[in-house]
Amino acid sequence: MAQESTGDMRERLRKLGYRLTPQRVAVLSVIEKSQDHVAAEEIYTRVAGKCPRLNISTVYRTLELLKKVGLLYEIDLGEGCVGYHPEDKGHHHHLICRKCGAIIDVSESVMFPIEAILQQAFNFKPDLKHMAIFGLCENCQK
Amino acid sequence: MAQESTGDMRERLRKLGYRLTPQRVAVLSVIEKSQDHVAAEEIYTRVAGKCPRLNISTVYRTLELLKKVGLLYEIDLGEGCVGYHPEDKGHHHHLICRKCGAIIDVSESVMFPIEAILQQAFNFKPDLKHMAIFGLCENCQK
DNA sequence: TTTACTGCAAATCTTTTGCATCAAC
DNA sequence: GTTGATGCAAAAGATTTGCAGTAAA
Repeated sequence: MAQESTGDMRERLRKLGYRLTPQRVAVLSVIEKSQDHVAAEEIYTRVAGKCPRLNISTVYRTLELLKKVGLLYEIDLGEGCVGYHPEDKGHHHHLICRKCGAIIDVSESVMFPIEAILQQAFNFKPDLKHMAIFGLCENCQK
Repeated sequence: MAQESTGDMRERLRKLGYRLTPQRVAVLSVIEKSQDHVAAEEIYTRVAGKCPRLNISTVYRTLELLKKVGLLYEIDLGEGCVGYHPEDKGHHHHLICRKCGAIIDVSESVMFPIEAILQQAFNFKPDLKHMAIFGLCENCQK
């Protein structure tokens, strides 16, 4: 799986006819550097250092755009939280510890059995690309 | 699985030292009658007929209380929506169609394979009592 | 009578939107 | 120069909270 650079993301944006503003570049850069999903507010805070004039509404609009063109996936973290993570980092699920907040990334394939079951039994085609699963991690079970 | 009546819920509330106000009874009654999970706003609307003076903040406070004492489970429906459903109706998952909004209830047991996998591979103990799984239902796949 | 509960209004918090201005192309 | 993007402020929607009055026990 090739790691897509921010440069590639810029290319794709421009090719699609969108303008490459400093604000968009800054948001892209934060997302690229982040190891895991990030929230709108967090992006805003991190970008603030580099691009002080950035407005929070621009972050939301940029995220919306990146989602629309498929450069970014939205992941529902529950409790009203949404995170974003780059398309090129592949699909995976997140095990989130309710107690300590630790996040474990898990390959897409763990959910394949469920997909099969739901398809067979209910003719339901689940969208299991990015699931947030809450529970207790190894340490917090003790 | 015995269906717990609203009467029982009242009993339990009183035993725990909480007051049985008309507002709480009305909220309980709506929840008892509802076949599936209901949202705060929906409870408020449904109760309005019987108990016009009920305030939305009382609904939130009542839901919080019922959740605290374990009479009610909160289920995250994604997209910032939360539903509630009575503890006595058992655990189950919800397949939600992104297109038509249909909700299919699915037994708790479909997730057992996943629980086993996550336990074995990651020592993670998932809380899979009430999952909302989005996707496409039979009709909308066509 | 006591004090937990409620209604009301105002405060939060997150996300969205209208609009005049600005800048990428 | 055009027109899409931004900043700002205000709106919107959901949930929470402070407080004084009310009613369940």
